[in-house]
Amino acid sequence: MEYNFRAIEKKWQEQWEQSHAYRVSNDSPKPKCYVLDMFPYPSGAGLHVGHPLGYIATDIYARYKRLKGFNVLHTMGYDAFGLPTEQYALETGQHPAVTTEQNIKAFREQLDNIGFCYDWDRQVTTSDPSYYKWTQWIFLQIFESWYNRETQKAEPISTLISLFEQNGNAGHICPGDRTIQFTAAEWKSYGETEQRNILMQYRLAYLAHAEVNWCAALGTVLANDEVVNGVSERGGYPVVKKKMSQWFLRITEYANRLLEGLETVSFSDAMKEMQRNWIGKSQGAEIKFALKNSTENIEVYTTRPDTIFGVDFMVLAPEHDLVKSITTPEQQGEIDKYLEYVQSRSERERMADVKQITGCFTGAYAINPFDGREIPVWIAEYVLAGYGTGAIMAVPCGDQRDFGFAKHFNIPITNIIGDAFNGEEANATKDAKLQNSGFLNGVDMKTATDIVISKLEEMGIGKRKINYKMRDAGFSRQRYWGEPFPIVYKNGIPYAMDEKDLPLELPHVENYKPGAEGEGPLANITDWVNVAPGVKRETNTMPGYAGSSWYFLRYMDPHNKHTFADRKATDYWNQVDVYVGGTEHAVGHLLYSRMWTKVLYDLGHIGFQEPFKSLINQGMIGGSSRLVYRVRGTHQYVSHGLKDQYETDELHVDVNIVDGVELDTAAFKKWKPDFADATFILEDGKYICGVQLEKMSKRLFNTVNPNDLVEKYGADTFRMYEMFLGPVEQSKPWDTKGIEGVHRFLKKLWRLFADEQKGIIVNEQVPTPEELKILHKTIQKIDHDTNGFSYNTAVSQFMICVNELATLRCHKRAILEPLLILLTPYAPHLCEELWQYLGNNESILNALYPVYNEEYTKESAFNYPVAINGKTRSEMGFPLDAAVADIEQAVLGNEIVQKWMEGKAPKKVIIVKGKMINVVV
RNA sequence: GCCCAGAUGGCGGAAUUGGUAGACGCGCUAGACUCAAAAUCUUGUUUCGGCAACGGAGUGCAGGUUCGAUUCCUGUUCUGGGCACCA
Repeated sequence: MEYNFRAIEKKWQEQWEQSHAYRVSNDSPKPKCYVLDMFPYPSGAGLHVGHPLGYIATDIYARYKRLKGFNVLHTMGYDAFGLPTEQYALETGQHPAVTTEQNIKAFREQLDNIGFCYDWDRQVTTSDPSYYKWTQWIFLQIFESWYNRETQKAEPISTLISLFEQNGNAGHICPGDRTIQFTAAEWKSYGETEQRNILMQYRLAYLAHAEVNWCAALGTVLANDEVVNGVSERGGYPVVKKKMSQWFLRITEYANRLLEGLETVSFSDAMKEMQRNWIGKSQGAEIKFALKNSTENIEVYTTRPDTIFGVDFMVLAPEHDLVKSITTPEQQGEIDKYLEYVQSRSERERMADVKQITGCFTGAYAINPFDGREIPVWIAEYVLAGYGTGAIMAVPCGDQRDFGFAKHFNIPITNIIGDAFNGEEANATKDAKLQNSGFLNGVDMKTATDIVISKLEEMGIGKRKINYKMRDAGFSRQRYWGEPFPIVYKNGIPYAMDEKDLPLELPHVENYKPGAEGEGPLANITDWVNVAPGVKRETNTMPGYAGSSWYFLRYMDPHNKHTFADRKATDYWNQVDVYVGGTEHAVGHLLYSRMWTKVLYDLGHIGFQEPFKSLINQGMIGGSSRLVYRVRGTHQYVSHGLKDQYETDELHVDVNIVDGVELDTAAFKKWKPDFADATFILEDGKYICGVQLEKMSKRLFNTVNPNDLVEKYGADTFRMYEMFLGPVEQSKPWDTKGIEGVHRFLKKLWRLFADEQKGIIVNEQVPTPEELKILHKTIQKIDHDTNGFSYNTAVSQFMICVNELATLRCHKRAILEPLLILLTPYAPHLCEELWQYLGNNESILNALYPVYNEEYTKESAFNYPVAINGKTRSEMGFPLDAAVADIEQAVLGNEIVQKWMEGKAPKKVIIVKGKMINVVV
């Protein structure tokens, strides 16, 4: 009886499916546990070995929790809307819906191969109308809400209207436009258009104008990803900014709650830090500077109001509204030239290029409110319109970027920090005593901050302000393959569609070309757009993150036709207990889904406001590419070690035809027609490939398909090998080499149970203390490591355990049966098979997890490392309960110790019980 | 540029709270079984010196704290991820 993994895995996968072994009920007396994977985008490339890393980890955890007596929700779905499918459609004419369906089928096949315990009855697909009906519904909830800063939560827009009817907007700051102020009487006098326009400035989903990457040559809006070095990736055409009307989510209203919520969840500190930095809360002041010869003001936000006497110039973002009105005629030409230059620059380039200093003087001067000094006003690309007020006061002696700017443009620098400023570089100190600072002279900076703010508030030209770096989330895409907005425009004013008319289905199109003005392809379907005279649909679609912002709720109640998920179901499953996915989603997806959850909570639709109780970030699996070297101008390929003797070109070669680093030259010739007549210059009779670590990608021929490995070694081996590679959280390059070792381990384990000739060899003998010690050490370690997602060390412990049991020739049921249960989460097929051989009728999936008993693992003595001056020189064994004085005496009497002490007297003897001994001389 | 993370043998990695660096596996090495191969089992494997006993060095780099540092602190280099329309 040998380990025939192919038959075993097929048998049990069919068995589990037939018996609905992984179906989960929303009604169970057991405690619940919700284990979630980040669902994949079903790309045409299929799954590679990087994808299942997190899935296997959660699968092990889900199975472990089930054995521990939990009712576990664990399921899978597809994040199916997105750009690549649409691009594929543009290239091939293949409809995205068709491509998506094919891709999902391929993904499912690959996933099934690995033996996951998903409840597939709960699968969701974001591009399915029965799913995006509720994405649209939630969007409308957001659209029909505003954020009440008094109550600190989202409320229906109707509560805002009643407020307006009673008091106008007195006592409120309108989040969208702070200049809006009106009384109740005024509100009532407004027409519908005016009222709706005001409400738009409050809504949590609102329309505003924002810039997009516009490529005139392609006639389309491009994603940042499609723009490379300022030109389009396709065709290399110029890309400029274009303002378009777009939907936004007012996530900034939730900034503080998103920040505070982090205290209640268990994410890694790094992850929390990244989110905090993204939210970017800072305290400072907003200050109005009057302009010389003008009635307008420049409003700046600064975290350092104490340095106000050191302001030597002001900088506006090039997009700032004031630029047009304050530029003097003499400077107009220069400014126009500069604005044209900035048009071509991406935000990333503008922030990253610090060596290259650019800017342009507007000709205007601001006035320092305290000493009346005239301050030149510049524009420069390093100031971004979206942050703060889009204008800064520049203090060159205290800020390095301002300093560089002043030096570059020869702007005189005022030193307000005395000796702390050396004239060579800025000093951002907060501890100096101020100089050259009028009434603040001699005051230390920390005190000055409060003085300045009070004074500004007194003068009515400034106030204390908390600022967030985070901006509202753009929610429109000029694309086809996304959720249509459930919005119609009547005479240009957006209205929510009636709930009963949802879903608004994505109409079928034949053509994925953009609309005339760069709108999405939907704009071309005129009979869909024009609902009635004067009534038009929104032609943009929602972004990729819409569907993924709430899918974890739909899993709880995926077939519900009346609501996105029944309240009973969301109350039962509640927060996701463990969420596993890559750090690349650290800010985007995680912040958006946290916000959506909070909105739904505020509106009373669910009972919790943080979606994910704990989060584990799986590392990326990198590709390890293989390279061959073609001698230039020939069909001759030279081995890596000899390539320096020739002039060569480097080519990527499919990693699947390379064994380690040795190229299968026959397979290479067959790989592509170009290589059919290849000849090789070998070293030691072999062709050795170069190795390069990079992203795993189809283009680099370094992807490894899990199917191939499952076929060769079986799913159980594949699962354990992926876990054995290293910590789940750590990024690492893929290397198939070591998989043999794990496969050998499973075969060795099999041989503890079964013999090729004799069949099952498990006996009923009573285990020895030694065997029990091995078992219980293993129980302890596996339980601990499985619970803590430390799967690589768990696999290692299984190996140690099996090695030791094999040495002892232990085939005892009392030892092997508990071991099998421990291993089930890792290698479910093999364990189920052996479990059945042991005569169990019930599936091992529902077995009881073994309990660790300390009695069996107790040690009575310890072999101490003995160090002299911190260097280990010997070992000495002592009972654990030996008296310190006795140990000391024995150690000092030891021959080796005495040799190393060289006759000197010990200064100190350090004895740590059960750890080590160190003699200091 | 900014934010976050990582760096340990030929390779993946291990090392409770600061306490024997290199567990486990791969690869390599020598051997057993075999006509042979596969499979399996056994031996050795950080590096340098030495037949060995043993000794020196050693966790990216440079410092520091400590009886003792892969672990804590300061600085630095390199690599990976993110930076708001890829998912």
